Amino acid sequence: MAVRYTDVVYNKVDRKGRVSVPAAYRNALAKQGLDSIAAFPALHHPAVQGCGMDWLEKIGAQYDQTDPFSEEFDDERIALFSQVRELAFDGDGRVTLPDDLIAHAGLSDQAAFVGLGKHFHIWEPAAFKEVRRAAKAKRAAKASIDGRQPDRPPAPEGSG
Amino acid sequence: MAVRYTDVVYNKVDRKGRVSVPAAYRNALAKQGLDSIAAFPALHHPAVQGCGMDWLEKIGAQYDQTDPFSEEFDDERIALFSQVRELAFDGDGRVTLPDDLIAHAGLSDQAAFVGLGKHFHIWEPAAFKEVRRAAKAKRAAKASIDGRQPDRPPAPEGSG
DNA sequence: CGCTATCCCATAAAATCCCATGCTATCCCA
DNA sequence: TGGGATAGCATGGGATTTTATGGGATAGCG
Repeated sequence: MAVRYTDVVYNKVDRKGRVSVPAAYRNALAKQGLDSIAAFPALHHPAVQGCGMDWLEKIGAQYDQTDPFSEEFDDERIALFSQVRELAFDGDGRVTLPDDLIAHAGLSDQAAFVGLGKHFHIWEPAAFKEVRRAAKAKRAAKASIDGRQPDRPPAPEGSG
Repeated sequence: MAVRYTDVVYNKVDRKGRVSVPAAYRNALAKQGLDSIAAFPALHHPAVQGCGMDWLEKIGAQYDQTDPFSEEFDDERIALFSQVRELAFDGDGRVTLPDDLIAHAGLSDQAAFVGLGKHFHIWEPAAFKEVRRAAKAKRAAKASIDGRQPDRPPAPEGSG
């Protein structure tokens, strides 16, 4: 099961800091027996990155494969895992976002859940719209350089 | 299995935004164990592009081979996955088209399912007839320059 | 005790399921 | 090969279930 999260869903952040996690995401997580999300600051963006614990474990395993004792990877591990919060769903499929994550993403009263395949982001809606605009432009430009048709798979069967 | 979607089928879009996916497409998807379509705005056309989730898996697999936190791939993921909707069939083989996709394709009460081999488009019928007319004219012109037979396919993946 | 986090319930809106119907293509048998 | 029987498909509409969200009650902690 490669792709679990797609689409963009805008949900309300209520006075208590609670947000409904989109049902589609919850269902995907439930299939793995998970009833929480792992949340941490996204590395390159003012957004919260979310995923299931299973995905984090895979990342950790990747670090170990490379070199379990290397200093460089120790740093990465520390940077990543020390920031991860496990947010459990309440009875209605909501989570409460911690203040520092809210601050990092600049969230106020709405949150955009952005599917990115195996993980997802939580953005302040206006900020997200801006990066998406930029990302699309960049991708279109790159595609035309490649001679690829952007609305088609880059290479579903043939070459990479 | 190279070609899965062919032909043009006109189906009704009902008041709830539902459309029957052509049975031939559904059967092709069922053979892969899929009971949904992945739908997103076609980049170069006012149309909805559709395919099976297997297509997305292939793209996702490409991203996974590299650093999961690379900034470059974040952009690609945003541009791609955030636009994809997974539309599951109801018990009668229909999907509900989201409003923004309906808007992008300018659909009202009919939808033309246009087979394009490995994926398909969903067009507003009148708009589709127009682009097809133009495409055919272009192909004929090109064929006569090439000295080819106009009724033979010039290229396996025809231009939009 | 006061504050906060968690749980639980209520509600409105939206998505989904389910069944009925007419139509068409296919099958079967004489 | 004709023609009725049968199964599959597209479509409409109502019933049912999920979702998202707000707010109050309860329990835990400082």
